[in-house]
Amino acid sequence: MPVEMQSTLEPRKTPVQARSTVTVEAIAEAAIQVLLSHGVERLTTTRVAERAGVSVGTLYQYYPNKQALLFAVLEAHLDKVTALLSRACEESHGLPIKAMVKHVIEAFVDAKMERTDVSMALYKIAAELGGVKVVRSVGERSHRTIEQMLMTVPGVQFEDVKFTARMMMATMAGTTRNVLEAGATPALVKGLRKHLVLLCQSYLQSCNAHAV
Amino acid sequence: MPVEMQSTLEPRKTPVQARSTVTVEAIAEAAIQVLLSHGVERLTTTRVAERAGVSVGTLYQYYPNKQALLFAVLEAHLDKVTALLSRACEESHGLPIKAMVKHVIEAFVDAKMERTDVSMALYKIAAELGGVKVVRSVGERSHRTIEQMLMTVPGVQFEDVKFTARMMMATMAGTTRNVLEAGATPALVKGLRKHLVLLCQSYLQSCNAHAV
Amino acid sequence: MPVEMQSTLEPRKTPVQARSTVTVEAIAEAAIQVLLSHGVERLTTTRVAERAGVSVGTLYQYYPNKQALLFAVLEAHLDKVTALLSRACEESHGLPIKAMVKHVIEAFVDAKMERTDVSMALYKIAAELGGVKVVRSVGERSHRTIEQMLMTVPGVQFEDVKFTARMMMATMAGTTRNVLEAGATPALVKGLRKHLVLLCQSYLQSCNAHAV
Amino acid sequence: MPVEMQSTLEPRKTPVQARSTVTVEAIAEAAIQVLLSHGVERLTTTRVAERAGVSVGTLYQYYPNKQALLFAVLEAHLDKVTALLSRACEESHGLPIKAMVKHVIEAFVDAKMERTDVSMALYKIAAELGGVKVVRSVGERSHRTIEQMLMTVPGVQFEDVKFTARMMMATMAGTTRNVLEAGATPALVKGLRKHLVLLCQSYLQSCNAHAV
DNA sequence: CATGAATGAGGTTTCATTCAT
DNA sequence: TATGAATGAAACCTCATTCAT
Repeated sequence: MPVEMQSTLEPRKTPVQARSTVTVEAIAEAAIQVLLSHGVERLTTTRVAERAGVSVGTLYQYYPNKQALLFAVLEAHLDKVTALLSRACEESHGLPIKAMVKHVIEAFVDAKMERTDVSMALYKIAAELGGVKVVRSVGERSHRTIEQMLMTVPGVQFEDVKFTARMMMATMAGTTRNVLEAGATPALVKGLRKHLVLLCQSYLQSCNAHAV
Repeated sequence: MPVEMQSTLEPRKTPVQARSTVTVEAIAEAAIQVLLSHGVERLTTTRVAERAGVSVGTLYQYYPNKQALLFAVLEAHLDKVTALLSRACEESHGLPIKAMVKHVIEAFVDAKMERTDVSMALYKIAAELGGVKVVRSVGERSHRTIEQMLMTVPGVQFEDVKFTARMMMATMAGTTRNVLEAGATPALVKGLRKHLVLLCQSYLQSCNAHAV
Repeated sequence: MPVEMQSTLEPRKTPVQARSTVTVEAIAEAAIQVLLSHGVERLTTTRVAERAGVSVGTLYQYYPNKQALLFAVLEAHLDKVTALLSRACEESHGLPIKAMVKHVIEAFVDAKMERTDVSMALYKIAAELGGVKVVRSVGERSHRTIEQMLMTVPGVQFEDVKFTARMMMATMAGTTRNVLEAGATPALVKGLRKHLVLLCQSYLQSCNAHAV
Repeated sequence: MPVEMQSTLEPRKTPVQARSTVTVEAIAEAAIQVLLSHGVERLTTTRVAERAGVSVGTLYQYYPNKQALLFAVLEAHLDKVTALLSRACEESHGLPIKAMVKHVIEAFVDAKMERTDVSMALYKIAAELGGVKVVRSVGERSHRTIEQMLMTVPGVQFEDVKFTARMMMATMAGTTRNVLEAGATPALVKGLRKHLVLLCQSYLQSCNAHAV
């Protein structure tokens, strides 16, 4: 991916007609297909257009450049995961720590593991998109959501909720990624799901104890 | 007219004269420099050769292709980190859990954080090299080292040491990476260093409790 | 970073718009021009594209690689010669040996000599393409055509028609090539045309006699 | 093979010491080996040197450039074949046509077929060396040898001996080459050996008859 | 004499992007 | 709007040849 960085990542035109919406989604979906079948390295705009059943020209009508396309795909995924995570957080407000962590972590792992192939492919996109700030902003949002949830744990006062939330997120996301990339067997995923809960539960409790 | 293909990652020729040893290292070093200054995407063999003060031809005398170069650089880094980790593990044999974890985790975080820029750049290489098995094999080695260490904790019998070791590694490496990639301020790194210890300590203890 | 390999000689895409048909032919023609003016050794895809008045990229839209281009050019030539030869063979069914040979040989020599420069240039391509089977398959076809023709000679039964046909072809093609490559003056070509007929006539007759 | 044509094809230095002679021959032999195992396209000076067990530098001490090396190899082969042919011609002076042709043709075919692989590889070199005049001059010599032989046939006066000799040579060499390149099975070679004799015998006789 | 490290022009091929139809 | 032909910069890699050691 050559030349300039981050020219315009915004979609070029907002599809108003139904037909266009279909096209836009077909392209995004095709991008994922190509990602899975060919890898990032071999994902080309032409190839994506082909898979989507449109011409390159059409692709460029909706996405100003390749980065914007990749970005849109990544964003959709992140949005989905973030939404699931947020919901789980909100549902957990006021629960005791153990239940809260269990609910949230399982929601996250399940979201990521639903399509491990897609998740992995998207890690590569994220790397490719590197500095792009929006990727981080997604993290920010989740960060705040978790932070707010942690503040509702009954009878607990964390020393530094902000940091604790950050740490929990990093563990959750980082560990999951690591397992995924090392080649996740179903058994391993199951273990991860259970022990990531354990991990965060004991961590948060020790944070609390520590605080006391 | 090309015709053939050879996808070896092995260095092409072992330098016999003193002069060439210098060259080989200059190239590897230059690769890191370019990685940092331009990013993976803009790392070209020509650019690396230029930076190293040699011609492309020379580069290709020692590395059969670009991948091999990147691989060599990554391998050197991984070897270093692995070596430090192994040492810490061996030094910790027989220590009580808390001390053991503290020693090992701190060694790992320090190794990774010594040059955050290099570490981050190498994550991208690792992504690029994707499937390459050797990357995984490094993980395997560390895995065994940690497993063996865990078996020496006095008075503790883990339900499934293999998995526990795997989990600890994933947490250690994954969380560190996540923090790094989200943009690590020195303060954050300090917090990570401390809390990653906490995290693993409490996890291992709860694993143990669980077993009982 | 390359990674894959595809060594198809098949044209990459069939032109659908009128414009591109023109382009494809311009490129093939340019290839011959370059072949004549620079020689195989100095025929580069860039040079061909330049001569054709298009960009390299365009060339690669229609020919997946250099070999495919050379192959296409060679094939066109061989097809033409083969077609002329086949026609002459068919027209000669049932003729007495002398007339038959005269008709066929003259058709062949005339086809090859129409553009001696092109013929010679293509010998080099054929060498370059070496093993490529299609080159041989052209020979096969002609072989059968000649064999079938020989079986129609009235009052003659060859001992081993298959071999006789093979021998006749080898003589016809080989001798012509030899003369061509040794530097064919018009006078020499004229002599060849006449004596190659003589050669094959007397050979076939002696084969027949031999059989009797 | 780039840049200039035909700078100097003469060996750079005439080896005076025994050791050098050995080296020179080892290199020439290695060139043939590489030719057979890798093909012309992949014959590089470095590869030849390696195979010969010397350094490239050494190779360049004896051959001023790659062309000169190839040329030397080709020349050696041609010289050998030419010598055998000449001897056969001289031995045949004064014989009747049939015996003469049989002796000469069989000598030629046997010489070429002794190492079909080498013969074929050398055709490619000859193509590569293209215009180089010395290749032709070898032909000239043989031409004269044959011509002189033909003039000794008892009781025969050819209309145009020069041309007849040329034609015989072209047939002999061309047909052999054609069979060789189309993939010569031992059976085919045997047939060629016999029928090439037949071919030339009947041709020469009909030439003679013609003259009368 | 021999070595082999270094050179760098030059070749092939890809792919994001534009624009006439 | 959609198409897909055209573009061309830029990447990777090779290999004949030289020259310091």
